[in-house]
Amino acid sequence: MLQVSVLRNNIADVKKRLAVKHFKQPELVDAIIALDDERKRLQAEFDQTQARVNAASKEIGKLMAQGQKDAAETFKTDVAGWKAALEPLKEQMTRVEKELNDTLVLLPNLPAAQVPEGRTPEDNVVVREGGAKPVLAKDAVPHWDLTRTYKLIDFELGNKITGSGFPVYTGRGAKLQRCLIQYFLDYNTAAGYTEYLPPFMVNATSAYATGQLPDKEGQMYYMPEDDFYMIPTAEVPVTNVYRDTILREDDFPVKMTAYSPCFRREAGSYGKDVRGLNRLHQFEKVEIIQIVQPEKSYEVLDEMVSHVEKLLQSLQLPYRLLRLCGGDMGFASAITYDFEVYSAAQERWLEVSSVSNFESFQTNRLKCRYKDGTGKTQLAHSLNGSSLALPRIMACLLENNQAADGIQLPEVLHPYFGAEKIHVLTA
RNA sequence: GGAGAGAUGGCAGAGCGGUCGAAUGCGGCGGUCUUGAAAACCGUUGACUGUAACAGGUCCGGGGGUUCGAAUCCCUCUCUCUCCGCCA
Repeated sequence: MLQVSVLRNNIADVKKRLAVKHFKQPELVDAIIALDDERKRLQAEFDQTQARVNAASKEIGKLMAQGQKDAAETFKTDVAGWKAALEPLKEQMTRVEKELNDTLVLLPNLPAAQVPEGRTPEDNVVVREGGAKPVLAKDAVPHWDLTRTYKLIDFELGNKITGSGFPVYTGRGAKLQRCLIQYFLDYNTAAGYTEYLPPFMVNATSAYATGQLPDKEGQMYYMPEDDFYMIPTAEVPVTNVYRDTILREDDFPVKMTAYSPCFRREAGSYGKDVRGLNRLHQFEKVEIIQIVQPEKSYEVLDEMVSHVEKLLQSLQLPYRLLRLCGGDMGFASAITYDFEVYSAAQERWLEVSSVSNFESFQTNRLKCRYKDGTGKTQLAHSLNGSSLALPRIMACLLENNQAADGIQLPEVLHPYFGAEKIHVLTA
């Protein structure tokens, strides 16, 4: 959520930047400022009357103590009149505040200056590519065939137990998944991230604070009995660690990493996109999150991008780094970099990580602040990224490394997996 | 699930329906003293809103009520603790 003060100070600039995100209602900016003016006016009037009531009440107390009952009674009549005037004011204030807030949450974060223009994924800018695309044998197959041949994942069993999009990992598939999670967490903690294992359900307050509510509630699984939401990413519970907190400068940088399953309803997804591991209702991911001083956040963003890039390099997967265009960026993000890995058998790029700077958009809702050097309290900046999402990594590892005698695993995984290769099943 | 107790400032912990935004201790910050540090002593130390700056307003788990006036009384929700039951 943007701060009204930010809008107020740069109306024209704000509208220009909203246009980069193809935001359709720039007039909301003016509406918000008008609502805030109204809010202030009502508040001032209310406070003034309330001050009279407070003063009179004290006076009554004194008079009662002195036994001057009659004088006290006349004051009481005054107070009754003022209080009657407060009622409608309070109602108006509540209404205006709600409308202000309801409007404010409609505004997406402002894109940073270096965000490219554009509407669709085709307009994203390729920053760089790394790794080599493998040349596969003629009979190479996509991962959904490999997982069956090697008995790594049973999609049909998931259908039976739950439904589509809930795969069952079996045998070496389950182990490889576990190894990847452990490797990612080890890699992140080695870089100074503190590991968290958060709850996989959150309450509405948490979901609101990170921006899942009120907008994207249709994307989350909801448990009405307890008013809990299944997390769509570890970002939600872990970022909420710092909800309603005031940090000191020596608390920075806050670096957190967490593994979690992620639950997404993916309402409205169909077609080849959803084949195999490409799009699931339940998948697993390791996330990294930082909370830092505003002036450091872009430096930290680069550091996080580089951190993820080295992880992909260690897995020896062909990848590319994209800077997302305004139209393809998330609602809360000021700038987003995506990493995609190349799935050789499907001959397409698959997104495996998204690294974003939210600036103060998230921390404003979270009320995550810090005291700067001068003792002033101000909002911190938050960033997060996947490091990494598991399913598509798994898909690419299997597809790109398939050979006649089995699937060769990258060296970094050997100690975790206890073998260099997933061998062809005999018998 | 049953019975009881509780929720107050960074922490601990007082608080009679009326000068309580809140005693006291610890912690933090500044100072005196010291070569430096510790100790001791003195001072200071919540958030939000609002204003050019004052003033003013709000906040003692959340919501509602009683009252001229609520941290204090009533209702309700949530959470925590203790005991019992159940249980990975």
